[in-house]
Amino acid sequence: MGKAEKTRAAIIEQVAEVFNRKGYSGASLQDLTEATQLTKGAIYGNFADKQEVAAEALKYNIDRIAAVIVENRNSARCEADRLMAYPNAYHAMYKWILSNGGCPIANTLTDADDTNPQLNRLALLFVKKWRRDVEKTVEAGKKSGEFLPDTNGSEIGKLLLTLISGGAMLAKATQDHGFMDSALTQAEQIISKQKSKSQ
Amino acid sequence: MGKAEKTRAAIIEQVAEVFNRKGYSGASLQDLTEATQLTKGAIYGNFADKQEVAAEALKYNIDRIAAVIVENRNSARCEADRLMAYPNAYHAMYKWILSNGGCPIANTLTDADDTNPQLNRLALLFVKKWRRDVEKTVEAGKKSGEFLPDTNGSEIGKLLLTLISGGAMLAKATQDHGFMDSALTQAEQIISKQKSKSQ
Amino acid sequence: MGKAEKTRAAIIEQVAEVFNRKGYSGASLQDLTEATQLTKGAIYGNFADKQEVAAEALKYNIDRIAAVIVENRNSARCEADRLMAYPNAYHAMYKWILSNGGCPIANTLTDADDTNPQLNRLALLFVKKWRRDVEKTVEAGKKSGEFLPDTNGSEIGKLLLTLISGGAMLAKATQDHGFMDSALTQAEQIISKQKSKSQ
Amino acid sequence: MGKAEKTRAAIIEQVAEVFNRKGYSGASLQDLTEATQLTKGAIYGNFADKQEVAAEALKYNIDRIAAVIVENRNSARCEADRLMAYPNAYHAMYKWILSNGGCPIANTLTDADDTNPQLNRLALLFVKKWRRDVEKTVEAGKKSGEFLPDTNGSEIGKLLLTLISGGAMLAKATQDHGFMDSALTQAEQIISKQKSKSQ
DNA sequence: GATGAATGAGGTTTCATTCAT
DNA sequence: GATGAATGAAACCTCATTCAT
Repeated sequence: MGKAEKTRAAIIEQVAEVFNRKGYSGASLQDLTEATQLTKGAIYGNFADKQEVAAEALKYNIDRIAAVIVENRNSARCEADRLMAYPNAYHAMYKWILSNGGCPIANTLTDADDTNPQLNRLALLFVKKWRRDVEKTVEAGKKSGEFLPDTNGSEIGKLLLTLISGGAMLAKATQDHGFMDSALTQAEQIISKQKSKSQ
Repeated sequence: MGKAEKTRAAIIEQVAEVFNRKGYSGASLQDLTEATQLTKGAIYGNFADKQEVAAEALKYNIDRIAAVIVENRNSARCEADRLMAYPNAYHAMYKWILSNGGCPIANTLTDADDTNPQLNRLALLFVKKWRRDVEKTVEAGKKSGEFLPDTNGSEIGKLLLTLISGGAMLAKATQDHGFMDSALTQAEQIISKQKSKSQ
Repeated sequence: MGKAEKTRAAIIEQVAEVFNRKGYSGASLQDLTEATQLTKGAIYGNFADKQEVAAEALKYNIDRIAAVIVENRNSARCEADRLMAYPNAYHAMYKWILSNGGCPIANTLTDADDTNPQLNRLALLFVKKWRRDVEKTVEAGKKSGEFLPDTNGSEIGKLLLTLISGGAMLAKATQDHGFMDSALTQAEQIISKQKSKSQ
Repeated sequence: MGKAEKTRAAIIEQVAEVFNRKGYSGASLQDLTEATQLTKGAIYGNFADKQEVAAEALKYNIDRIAAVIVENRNSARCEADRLMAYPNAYHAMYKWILSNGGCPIANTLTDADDTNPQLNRLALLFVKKWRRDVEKTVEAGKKSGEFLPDTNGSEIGKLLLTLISGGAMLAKATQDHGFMDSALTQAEQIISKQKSKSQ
């Protein structure tokens, strides 16, 4: 990693929370220079514009969550555990998420809606990938007999997303971790119910 | 209703969607003048500042939803129906919600977090009231024998809020009504499961 | 006095202090409506514009001072007493002046300098009249033998004005009445010194 | 001196007359950009707000006068000359003062009274220092036998201030230098009269 | 004749971005 | 390549004034 790339990475790391907390338009260049202890020039030397910084920061935030999900999926021994990777990942991370300004997916989808298509697209890509992965896992589980034949992968994907990002949003906003706990418990129950009795 | 009150009401009505779509800081005075076809002076003649316009617009948006919930609760014949009022209300309104920039609660809670305490407070008040009403209803249902004795009102309140506002958020963001449908169905199932078998 | 004239007079009386305290541009229409308990429309019904209100208010303030000077002059028995009318008038009024925002002449001459020629002209007219009256009085006193032949009316007029308006300005600004006292005493000494010994 | 400090100094120098002429609220940002040939952004890059620019401009104006007074005081050979430093300084500067919008002390004390406490405080500090210095000088002169034992330092300080700032105010307003001349002459006489005959 | 809602120009300030050093 | 002073558009807000009712 060259020097320039190191600086870029350091900037991204340090502004990720700022953007997540204040949103794209709420975070000013001054917020970024304060968070990074760099000058405006330094930021513009490493990024084309604020937009690009925000996009990279969002990618960074999403990747941190995605990495934990992937980790959990990779260590799973059955398809149900591969689904459990989602609630498990958030279970492992939710203290970090709540102290970092909330769920970046929820924040981006509500904040950047009409104002910032690029950020929106990035968040939607994550949603799409999540749904596709859940669907594939459910299909695999049905083929192997682990899941009941009428298990609906699309439905489960939507519910996991809704419960988890909705729970994170409300837990952050109310400062009541109970929202996250309830949502994750409910998500786990939904997954469990799909298991065929022979399991 | 005096002329001033009419204008105030008209402004609120016309800017409610703008604020819901763009958020407090994303919506500029110019956005407001374009939406209302009034001048800046006219807006400042009727409101103390942008903050007040935003607060009134949020109240308006919340009230529209609250009104439908209340309506549904009032026409309910049993405690379970009183809980069903929540998903039913969103079922009735979700086309309007999705075409108006999404769920104002979700939008406000993610947008106004650190920037705008007053709007945040308004949204949190709605959340609190929702939870309290659900808890009272569950208690009443347990007393009357309609609900199982171990029904947990707090848990149900949190899940309804999470599913419904999370579903609305994702449906809006993805333009996929399925998120809302799945969330509402799930919410209904959760309510149904609490009914004692004798019912 | 017709009704319209009564309203005009009442407005002038009530805004005189506001203009004296805040200056022409510092006093807003809102300040005027608050001071008069009237609507903007009522003020514009009775005056062409803010400028006219300010001019009338200044005339009112100047006239209150001029009236006391004239009163003192009229009751004077000799030319020296006619000069003493100036410090005497301010002696009689300075509590009122200091509690009303200071000397309107000093305020206008410094405030309205470049911004408001009309108000400036009004204040300068008062200055001119003061100087002319002092000069005439001195001439009369010299003719009658009351004053020394080398008494310089122009000089005395300037000094009286400088001491009195300067003293009022500093007394108001420092909240120290001593400035006014010292200036008036000094003015009186200057006048006394002009008396011929035969008196 | 870094570039920023040079710009700051240049701005202060160029706007000092504008503020002295138009007053704090009368001088608009546009006036400042026109006087400096800089953009609004450049001004806000070098000062926190208009208030700060005004305060620095007033300090600059006061300092120019104070510097000449100090210079005169330092070259004085006796206590009487130390008092004469005040009229002498204004004698040396009054062309500059009158062509620059008048005496900044008089302007500030009447203009900024209720509107701008910080500027008021700056002007009052100068008044206080002037009075204290005069009193100390008089005390020293009395001890050394240069002044009569009943010389009243407080009285003399007030009269010098009143005559000089009042004279400047009227000279500026009437465009008649005579006001300044008479006031300075009178001030000199007051000082001379305190000298003990043995001197 | 009085009202007060609406106007629109102008006020101060902040922002993302550029560019000479 | 980094700096930070300068830009200028756009932000929020206030003002004196007008005019339909």
